[in-house]
Amino acid sequence: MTSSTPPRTRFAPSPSGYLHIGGARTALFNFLYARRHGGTFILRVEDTDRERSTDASIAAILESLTWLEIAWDEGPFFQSKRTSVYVAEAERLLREGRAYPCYCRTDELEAKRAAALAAAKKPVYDGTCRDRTPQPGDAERPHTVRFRGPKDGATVVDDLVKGRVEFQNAELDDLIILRTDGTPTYNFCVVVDDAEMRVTHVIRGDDHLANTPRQILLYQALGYGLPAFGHVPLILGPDKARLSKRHGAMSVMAYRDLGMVPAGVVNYLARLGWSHGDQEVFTRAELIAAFNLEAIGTSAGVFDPEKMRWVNWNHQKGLAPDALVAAARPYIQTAGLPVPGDDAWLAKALVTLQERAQTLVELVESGRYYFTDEVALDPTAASKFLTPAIAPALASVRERLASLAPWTVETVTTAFNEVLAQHDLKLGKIAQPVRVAVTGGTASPGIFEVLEVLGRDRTVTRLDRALGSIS
RNA sequence: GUCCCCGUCGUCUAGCUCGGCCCAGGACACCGGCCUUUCACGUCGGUAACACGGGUUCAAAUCCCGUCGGGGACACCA
Repeated sequence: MTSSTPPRTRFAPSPSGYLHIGGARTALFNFLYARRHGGTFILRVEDTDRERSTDASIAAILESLTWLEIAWDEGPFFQSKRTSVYVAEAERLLREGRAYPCYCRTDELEAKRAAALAAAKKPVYDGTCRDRTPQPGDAERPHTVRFRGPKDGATVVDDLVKGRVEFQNAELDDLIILRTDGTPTYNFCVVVDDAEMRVTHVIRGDDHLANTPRQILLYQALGYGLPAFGHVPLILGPDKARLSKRHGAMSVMAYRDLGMVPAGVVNYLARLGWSHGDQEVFTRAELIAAFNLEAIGTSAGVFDPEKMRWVNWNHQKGLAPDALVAAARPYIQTAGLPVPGDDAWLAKALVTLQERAQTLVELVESGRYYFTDEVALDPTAASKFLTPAIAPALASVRERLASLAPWTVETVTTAFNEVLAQHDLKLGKIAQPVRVAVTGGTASPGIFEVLEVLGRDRTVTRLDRALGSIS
């Protein structure tokens, strides 16, 4: 590929389930590469398997990409709607002798496969129909169409991330390009589509590397120019096994539900398998500016939810107040809490919690006491801090605060200092009791900030209730 | 089983192309100190890796060979 032509990349998921994070990363790399070089990112849905493809999966994939802001420039194209294109190309191969009809039955093939496996051999098609002479009535007999591949020589994949990989053609068998029912199969559709859509860079999962020599052979037989290939290592679960459902929440949307922000997920995914010196945190613009295929690692990476949370935190804590309000609002609702109508107040409340939570779910949870007055006092905290010994000072605070105006961090601080001096106490002695009284627990933002957000009336009510619980 | 890919702290990784700057750097997690109204942040410090074995070389994480380990692919799935 000449560097002067803008690249065309694509993400080609098969809609047989939700979009998992491995797929999302592949999509991201393609997106980033296209953006980096001013190219085009194409979305193509590989739904040639009508049995497994579902509309719900298609919707889920589009929703996930949209949420991550991985925007495609062309598509989505659907392979299921392009059958005639593939069939025409297959027939061309048939006419040119580069493909042949195969009359082997599925059960025969399966038996041979099983036998080969049992004999410790590679289970490849034995070529029964490869040199078969046509018989009268063939056209009426059910058959598939197989690609006639070379039996000797080797095919080289010059991979952008793996380097040069050589496959012996003898290892490759004649793959089926048209099924008995006349529909085309994956390896064939991919080649036809990538060629027709003028894809210049095929960036996809490692698991496709073994398919690549076959596809290259197809490109050559079809007379198409070759794209560049880049095979990205897979993402593994904590047990070092390929990521799958049993690893728990693996769909992109699960991370939204967990309270991750799109920029956080994107950042984590980009850094899993790709690096740029020591930099860990990237904005989207930085990612686009820095992304390159050369820095993609060659070994598979283990998905680490802990680090993902940390990366997410880096993005979440940087959200501007209005963005934070918009981002957090749905989670307040999901938590079953009343959503405050006053955005300015909400912003103020959320900002106090912002740096203390790694996800939006945690953020909302950590600030329950802002959103509801049904604050349960943690028994352990209450017995430790809401004691008869501190009650007089707490009562003084309550009295001083009850008439305080205006109500700001400054005036509240001054009021506390007055009471503290009067009782000859350090702030540490009274801060925790007040914190337990108003938040129910022992961990919160600075107590004066909390009180300011809560306001005078709610503060006094809670102090009264706490005082009442002491005796 | 066959073919292919891969192998640096528990994890993500830098370094490997052009051997010496690496008794291996950063980050997450973990442990401790400081800061402090709690928590978190911040800050200072710590534990922790070149899979193993042979070569080549004055010198190897970096080059070569082998072993072991992990993963992937071998469908009328994609």
